[in-house]
Parts: sequence; C-alpha cells; structure tokens
Amino acid sequence: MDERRNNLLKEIVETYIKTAKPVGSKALCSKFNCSSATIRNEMAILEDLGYIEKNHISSGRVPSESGYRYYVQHLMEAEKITGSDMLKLQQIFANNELELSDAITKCMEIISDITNYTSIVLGKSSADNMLLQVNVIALSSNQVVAIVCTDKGNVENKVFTLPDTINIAEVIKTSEIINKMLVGTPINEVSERLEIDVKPVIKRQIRQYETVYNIFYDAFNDFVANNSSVHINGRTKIFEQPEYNDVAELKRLANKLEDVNFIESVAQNHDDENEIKIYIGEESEFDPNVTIIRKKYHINGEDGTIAVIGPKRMDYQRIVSLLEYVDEKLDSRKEQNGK
Amino acid sequence: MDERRNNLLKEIVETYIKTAKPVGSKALCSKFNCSSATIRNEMAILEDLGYIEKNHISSGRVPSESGYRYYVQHLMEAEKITGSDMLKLQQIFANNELELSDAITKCMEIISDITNYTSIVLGKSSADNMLLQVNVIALSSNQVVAIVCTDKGNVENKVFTLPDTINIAEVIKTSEIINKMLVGTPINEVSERLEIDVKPVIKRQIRQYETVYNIFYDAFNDFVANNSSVHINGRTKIFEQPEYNDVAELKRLANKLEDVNFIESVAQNHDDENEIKIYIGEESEFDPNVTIIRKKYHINGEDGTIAVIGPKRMDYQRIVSLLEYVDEKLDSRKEQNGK
DNA sequence: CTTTAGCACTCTTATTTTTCTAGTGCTAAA
DNA sequence: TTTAGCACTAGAAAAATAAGAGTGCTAAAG
Repeated sequence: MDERRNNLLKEIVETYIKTAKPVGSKALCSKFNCSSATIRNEMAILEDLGYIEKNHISSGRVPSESGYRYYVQHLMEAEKITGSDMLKLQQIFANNELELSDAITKCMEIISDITNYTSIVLGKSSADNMLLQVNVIALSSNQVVAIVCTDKGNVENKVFTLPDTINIAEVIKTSEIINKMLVGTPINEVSERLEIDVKPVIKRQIRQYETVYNIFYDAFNDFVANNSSVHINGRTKIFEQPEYNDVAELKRLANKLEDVNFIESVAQNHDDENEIKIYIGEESEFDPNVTIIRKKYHINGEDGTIAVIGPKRMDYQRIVSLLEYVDEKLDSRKEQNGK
Repeated sequence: MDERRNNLLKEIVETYIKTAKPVGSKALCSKFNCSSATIRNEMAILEDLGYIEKNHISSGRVPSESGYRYYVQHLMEAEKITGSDMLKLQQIFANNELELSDAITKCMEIISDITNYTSIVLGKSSADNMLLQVNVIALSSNQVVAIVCTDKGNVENKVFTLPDTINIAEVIKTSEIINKMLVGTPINEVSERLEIDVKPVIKRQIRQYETVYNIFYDAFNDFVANNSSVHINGRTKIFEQPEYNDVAELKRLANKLEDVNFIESVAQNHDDENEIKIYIGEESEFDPNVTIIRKKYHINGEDGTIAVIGPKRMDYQRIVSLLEYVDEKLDSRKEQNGK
C-alpha cells in the first residue's frame, strides 16, 4: 500500500461516509491530478485487496468491512471536535452543577442529537456491589416498601402487600436482622446467604417466617434482575440514515433496538481495555449493518460504558473525537472533585 | 339504519379488521343472500351517511372513523375472551404469587404479545402522593445517596458527591429536620416548602446550608421529574400491522412511540370514567392513524391506566374483552387480599 | 318499491418496454 | 506508468401495456 493508494482509499471511505453513494473514478480525478483510468486501475487493486467492493459490475465503489477497518486503523486522522459540537458539550460541564453521572447521560443525549446516531449509556452495573442497607417503611396497615441500597449507591425498591397474618413489626425486625448479618455481602450472593444464614435465625424469632422471608427474597431478586441502568438515546435517530430507507431493514433494526438486554450485553465491556473501541458490521455482534463505537468510563469507583450505534458508514472521526472529548472532560472534573 | 344496513356495516368493519383490504360488494353477497348490486345500493347509502369510504372511485369500501365509532357503540358484541387468550392470562393469576402491580405489567406484556399491538401500563402517578420519609445513606467519605419515599410507596434515589467542605453528618441532620417538618406534604409542594419553611431553619443549624439545601432541592425535583412509571410493551409489535408497510409511516410512528412523555400524557386518564374508553384516530390525540383503548385500574389506593395502541383497524372486540378480563381478575384478587 | 342483471367506466397494480446514464474493463498508444 | 477511447453493463426512471377488481347507472323483473 503506497501512499497514493492509501490516500485513494481514505478518499473513497470519506466520500462514501459523506454522500452514502457509491464512489466513481471520475469524481476522484481532480483530487489526484490524474485521469479516471488511472484511478480505475488503482481501484481494481484496492478491490483485489478486499478493501472496496462494487454493488454490481458497473457501479462505483463502496468500502468493505475490512476497508473501514483499514481506514480506522491506518488512515483516519485524530481530530479535535469542531466548534459547534464542542460548544454544545461544553455547556453541560459549564458550571459544574450536574453530578457526573447526569453529565454523562446529557452528553450522550446531545451526541445522538447532533449526529443522528443512537447513543447508549451503560451505567453502573451492580454486579460487584455489596449490600449496604435494607430499609422497610410501612405505608399502611398491610403494605410496606422494601428499599435495598448497595455500597455504590444503587437503589431499588419494591412494594409488598402483607397478608393479615403478618405483622409489620416482624418485617421490620427481619430487616434489622438482615442488616446485621448481611451488610457487605456481594449483592448477587445475598439471596443465597439469606437462605443459608438468615432463614434459620428468623425461623426462631418470627412467627410466619416463611412469608416474611419470601418478601426479602423477592426484593433482592428484583434488585438483581432490574438494577442495570441503560439509557438509549435517539433510538429512531439512526433511522434517518439513508441505509434505512427500507421497510424490512427498518423493522429489523427497530426490533433489535427495543431489546434492552441485548443492547446491554453487546455494549458491555468484557475486557479491560480503556481506549475507544470500534466494532464494524459483523464485529459488532449486534447487527451486520451497524458499527458500534464505545468507550469505558470510570467514575465514583465504578465502570460504565458509553457507546454510539450508527451505520457502518458512520462518521468515525467525529464520533471518536466526541467520545474522547467527553472522556477528557470527565477526567478533569474528577480531579476537581478531589478524589 | 335498518337491521340489514347495520349488519352490512358490521360485516364490512369486521372483514376489514380481519383482512386489511377494502371490502367489495361481491364478497358480501353470500352472507346476505342477495346480489352484489343490492349490496352496492346499500353501500352507497352507508357512504352517504359517512360510515364507509372509498380509497378511489372504483375501490372497495373501508370503514371511516365514524364508521368505527358507530361500530363500537352500536354493533360490536360483548364477548368473553377465547380459550387460548384466557389461558395465557390465567397463568399470571394462577397462584397469587405476584404483587398486583407486577401482575398488571405481565398481563399487558402478554396482551401485546398475542395481539401484535403496543400496550401500556401507566403506573401509579405520584402526583397526589405525600412525602413519607427521606433517607440519607453515606456511601463513602464524600458521597451520599438520598432516598425519597412517599406514602404510596413511590421511591426515587439520587447519588450526590459532596464537596470537601461539607460534612456528611450535616446532610443527615438536615434530612432529619426535613422529616420532622415536611412529612405529609404533597410531593410536588415539597420543593416550595423546603425553600420557605426548611431553609430558614437549617440556615441556623448548618454551616454550608446553601449547598446542603441544594442537595435536597435537587433530590425532590428529580423525584417529581422522574417518578412516573410507564411501561411500554411491544413498541415494534404494531409495525407488523400491514398499515405500516411504508417507510415514512413507520418512522413517524416509531418517533412518536419513543416519546414516553407524550405517550404518558395521551394515555393518562383525565376524567373519572371507570369504563373502557376507545379513542379512534383523531380522537386519540396521539396519531390520526391509531386507536387507543384504555381502562383505569385501581389498586392499593392509587389509580393507574392500562392501554393498548393499535391501528384504527384493530380488533376492538378482542382488546375490549382482554382488558375487561384483566380488570375482573384484579378485582377478584383485591377482594381476596381483604382490603 | 326493491332487487337484480348487464354494461360501460375508472382506477390500481403488475409487467414489460424503452431510454438514459454513470460507471466499468480493456486495449493500444503516449 | 499513464491515459484516451470505446464497447459494454446494470440500474433507475419513465412510458406503455395489460389485467382485474370494483363501481355507478339503467332498465327490466319481482
């Protein structure tokens, strides 16, 4: 890959990103001061190398997945974000008034807004949280709300209707026992410990211990099941991209974007990498026709992920620099906050 | 409207609901034992009355909005739900193990599933809730989580990072003051009372009272802003309806279905009616091409709404009977629970 | 007065045909 | 190695054609 060939591929990718139309040889002559025939010769080579493809025998060229791959790894230039993009994000951090977690959410909303892609904030997963406190508050003679709080500040609550045979005082007493015995237990082991350690204890002290036990068992299970914060912004923004001008494609993607669990599992960081990662097409494991760009963030001792889902033909440079900017800002805020 | 004409309209509406294709005169001859010409004569009258319309001069007939209206008010027969639909819903109530609120959610998920419409559960709005308790739990030396709980069991929490100048003890003390002074205050008046009543008090007792005040002010504001439980099930189910075989239409609806606040405001019951209400097309105030059917429910002293969004050509009979069934089941469970 | 057979007419949809164009690959000369 | 030239291709858009479903109207029959 000599320099001209690199430049040619770069030009093809970037033109296609801008126009969404296959790129022909004539359009590139002027940029390279040569004839279309020369470009065609080079293109034929790029095609042999697998970096670009044709839709049909006489069409212009479109980057292939490995073309995009090569582009983001070797050709794309790092760039600071531009004026108007920066301005919008700056405002969020302007007077330090938002909690960091809120600032992140806001940033990703804006990124989705200005780019017409879908953005994701995968908040603090509670997987490695520990139980900090469980509170029971009486609402009425036969209703209580159980509130579970972990050491990282994840909170879930659940309302229970008590049968007549159960006394609220007994429920509260049980919560105190749990607080004494299980504080510091990893949250996903709590159910187990509840059964093994706590159940025998309350059996001796509480009349209808089975029912009371079930309340807390349910509350903790609900916690584990529900406590994941996924924010998906601009789910329909991505539909404005010209590749989705097709009913079947649209429905397919809409369905996938509805499945929060699927999105969560895909966007989740499974490795320890801290840089921005780009998953193109098949690599995304979400859908062969999208690219996912994501970055881990780290606040208040917990990991999270921010990510953008767009077409494979997405503006890689812009997204990368936007995510980098957000990350920088978070870092500088963390330092200000002392910690 | 003599009987035959009524029956004809009923037949047209129901056929169109089933097939999604304009209904022609020939198709109806056999049902009415007469010639297509006779049907055409009657159809012309129904069209004059505004109950059916043609897409173009030589097309079959399609019910108009007032046709559907007339159908649901005068022609639709009340019907119990059928075997397989019933079976699926019955399982939810089978062994009384779910809290009522969870049972409702589950029911609406299933209804969306079996009907291919979108369903909504508008949970307990906290509008008329009163403050029951605010808890502050320390997470670390400079982080707390504030948990707000109302008398109806609505709970929200927010994590705050404290500046070095603030002592957690002061935050907790403030929460105690708030609990003493504001318990029983309607939740949307709490911010105001906090400013007028509480601020002067903590001003005397807390050093950096402004910052501490802001924490609680934010927490309560967040509560009012975030605390509404809207469950939307099968957002993309409705896309399977043949009316959405069109990119523009699909995008339009997808966008509307993303706007949770809009859906909430539309589905909300603004009147005291307790029966099932049907809003056809324009009446829905959501989108001219959908029908919304909704029913108020009432558990644990709070109102909620369940609703189904489908095309105007939706299976009115089936949805009405499904919602009625859910309502019945809820009623019978409430009785069992004593209250 | 109501029903119906018959027929001309209308509009939609699908299919085929035609035309246009952007783009290619290849050859041969510069 | 580059380029001009040319034959060729696939698609997209426009135009033409054909088929079908359905209507309204008229006039006769019940």
